[in-house]
Amino acid sequence: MTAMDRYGYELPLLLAGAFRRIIDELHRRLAEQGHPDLRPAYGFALQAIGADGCTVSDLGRRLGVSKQAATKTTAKLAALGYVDRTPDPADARAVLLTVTPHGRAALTESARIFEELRAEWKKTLGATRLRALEDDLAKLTPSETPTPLIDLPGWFH
Amino acid sequence: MTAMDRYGYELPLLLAGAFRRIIDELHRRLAEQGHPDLRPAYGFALQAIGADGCTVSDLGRRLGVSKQAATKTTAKLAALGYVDRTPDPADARAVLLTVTPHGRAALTESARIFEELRAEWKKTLGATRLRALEDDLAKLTPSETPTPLIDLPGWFH
DNA sequence: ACTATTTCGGCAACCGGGTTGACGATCGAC
DNA sequence: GTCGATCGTCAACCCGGTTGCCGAAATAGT
Repeated sequence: MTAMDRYGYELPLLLAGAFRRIIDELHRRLAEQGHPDLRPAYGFALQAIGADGCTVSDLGRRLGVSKQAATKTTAKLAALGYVDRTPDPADARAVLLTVTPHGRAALTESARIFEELRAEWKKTLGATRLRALEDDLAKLTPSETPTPLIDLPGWFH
Repeated sequence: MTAMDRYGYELPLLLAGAFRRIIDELHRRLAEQGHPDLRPAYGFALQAIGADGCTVSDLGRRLGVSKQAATKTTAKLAALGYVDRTPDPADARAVLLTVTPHGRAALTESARIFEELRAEWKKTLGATRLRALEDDLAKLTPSETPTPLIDLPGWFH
């Protein structure tokens, strides 16, 4: 019973469309909540720095990018007031990145919006279908990808 | 029964991961089949030009990017031998883009690989689950997005 | 028929997020 | 103490986009 199978090329389109939709919607709502300047890339970085903070090199490793790229991102993050850069007392070479209260606010707001969006999907799809969707996607995205989205922009090698 | 719902932030990660996986795998196999230099962006453009060809401006409109961007892409596509640029006999301003045999080969090969990949997903998920997944994704990506993936790279506004 | 407006394509400059290469400064091991 | 690894940064570049501007050609208006 192969009646009406979709074309293979539709799958990536659907995945990309759904992804874009979530991210766009997230940032639309974040902008409304007082974070209009938090670009997706910054959000990921902020998340990666986390409550405990880390150094620039750490951040680079966590995001799977070079230290140079991490330096650039943190510069912007700092300029926007989302993180503080303080010298590491234990290592004179290192710079400690810590999330500011403003940054923390953005993180909690993000988490809230993500749950909000998932709740909306749940309403449209039903709890069972949504969970099935997540499980199926997980099944097809082996652990292999540590930070699957970070190099999305540059994933055109 | 809300036992063990996933976090809201996992959904976009799963979507992005799955998308990346498909595209990466597509281009890995394309490279094996003699198209190592066909970047994802070029593939989309090639697809957009299509069997009938079009002008540079057309291409820009189809991809949802500026004519300048379309010009740049076609220049690379032409340099790689995937398209021909010929003057339009009916309009001295226009340039006609046509897919070369090499380009046509890449397109058919892409289509084949997409079906191959979908078949693999089908094997892992089962026909029913796969179709459910596609339908659910479609449900959440309203028509609103004409070319959902093209400005993925630049979707950081 | 002759303007006036639109459209076509390309040039130049820039942006955002990446890369590599080189570098001085510091740390840690021996 | 010296030497190799690591820390963060500067500079230059890549890639896919953008806007602004332009001349040349097509089309509309009268």
